[in-house]
Amino acid sequence: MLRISKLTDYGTVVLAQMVSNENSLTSASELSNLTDINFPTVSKILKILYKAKIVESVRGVNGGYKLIRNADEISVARIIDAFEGPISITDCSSDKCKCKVESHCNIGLAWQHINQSIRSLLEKITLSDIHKNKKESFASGYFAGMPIHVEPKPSKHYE
Amino acid sequence: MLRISKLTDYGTVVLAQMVSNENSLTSASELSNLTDINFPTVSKILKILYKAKIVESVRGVNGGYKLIRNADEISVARIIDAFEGPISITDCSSDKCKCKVESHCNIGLAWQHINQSIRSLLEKITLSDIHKNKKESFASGYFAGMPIHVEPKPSKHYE
DNA sequence: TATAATTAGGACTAAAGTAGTACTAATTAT
DNA sequence: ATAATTAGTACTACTTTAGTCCTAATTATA
Repeated sequence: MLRISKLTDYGTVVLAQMVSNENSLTSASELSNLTDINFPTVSKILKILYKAKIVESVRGVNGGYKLIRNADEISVARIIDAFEGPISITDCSSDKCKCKVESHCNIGLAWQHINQSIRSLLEKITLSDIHKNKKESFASGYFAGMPIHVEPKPSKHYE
Repeated sequence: MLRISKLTDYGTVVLAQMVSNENSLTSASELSNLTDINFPTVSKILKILYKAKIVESVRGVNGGYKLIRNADEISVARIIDAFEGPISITDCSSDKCKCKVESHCNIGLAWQHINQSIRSLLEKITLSDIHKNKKESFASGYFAGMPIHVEPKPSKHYE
C-alpha cells in the first residue's frame, strides 16, 4: 500500500512524546532518551519540524523544543507534508503536469482526486488523536472516538 | 504527501486503456502503442497484473491480455496492492511488528488505523471510475458522480 | 512440422531516494 | 569565558526503483 518514510514515522513518535510535555521546553537529547531514537536522528527531525513551523525552539543552555500549537490543531496531513514535502501520490497529480503522454495525464486527473480525498481524510486526524491512542485501546472502527472511516459503499448510481 | 511508484501509476494507465477493449485480447505491443509507454515496461506491468490475477493472458500468435473482472469490480486498493505489495503506510502498521521501541509500537497502532481508513477509501474507487474520468470533466468534489470525500469535520466530541 | 508471434519468469544495471552521521556556526545561561 | 544547545549543511552508505534484456514456454498458421 501507500508509504511514508521512516523519518515521518519517527517524527510522529517524537511529536507524540512532546504532547506529554506540551507547555515546557524539551531538549533534543531528552527526547532521544524518551523515545529511544538516537540523538542525531531526533535532532534532524526537530530541525525539519522547526522549519515547518510545527515546533518552536530556544537555543543555548536549557534550550529545547516545544509545540507551537495545541496538539489538536496539528493535523497528520501537515506532519506528513513537513517531512515528505507537498509531493503528490503520483508525479502527475501535483500542480503542474509536464508529461507528454496524453493518456497518462488524463489518468493523472483521477489520481489528483484520489489524492485529495486521502488528504482531506488526513486533515481530520490530529496529533492529539495519535497521542491519545498511544496509550488507550481502540474500539474497532474508531479512532480516538472519532469515526474516520467513510460510509459504506453507496449504491452504484453512476453505472 | 503519500506516494505510489511510477510502475503503479503506469499500471493504471495500461488498465484504463484495457477497459476500452474490455472483451477482447490486446497484446502488450498494442498496449504499448496505445499508451505511449515503452514495450518492456508495459510487458513488465502486465506480468505483474497477471500474477495478481487482475488480467488473464493467452500465449502464442494472436495472444494478449484481458481483464478478468469487470472494471467496476477492480478497486484501486487492489491495483496498488498488486504493484506495491501489502506493505503498510509504515513498517509498524503491518501485521507483525518486530521493533523494540515501545513508544514507537504504540504509534504504530495509530498508523494502523490511519492506514485502514485510507484503504477503505481506496476500496470504494474502481478502475471504472478512473476510466470514466479519463475523458469526462469533474464536478468539484465529486469523482465519477460518487462522493468519495468524507464528511466535514465532526464536532470535537472527543475533547 | 517449422516458424513466427507472443507471454512467463528471472536476472541485471544504472539512477534515484533515504537513513543516518558528522561538522561548523550561532545563540544563550551561568 | 565556557559549556550547552539549536541551525544549517554536507556527506556516505544503503536501499529501492526504473528500465532493459535474455531465455523458456506456448500457440496459430503456412
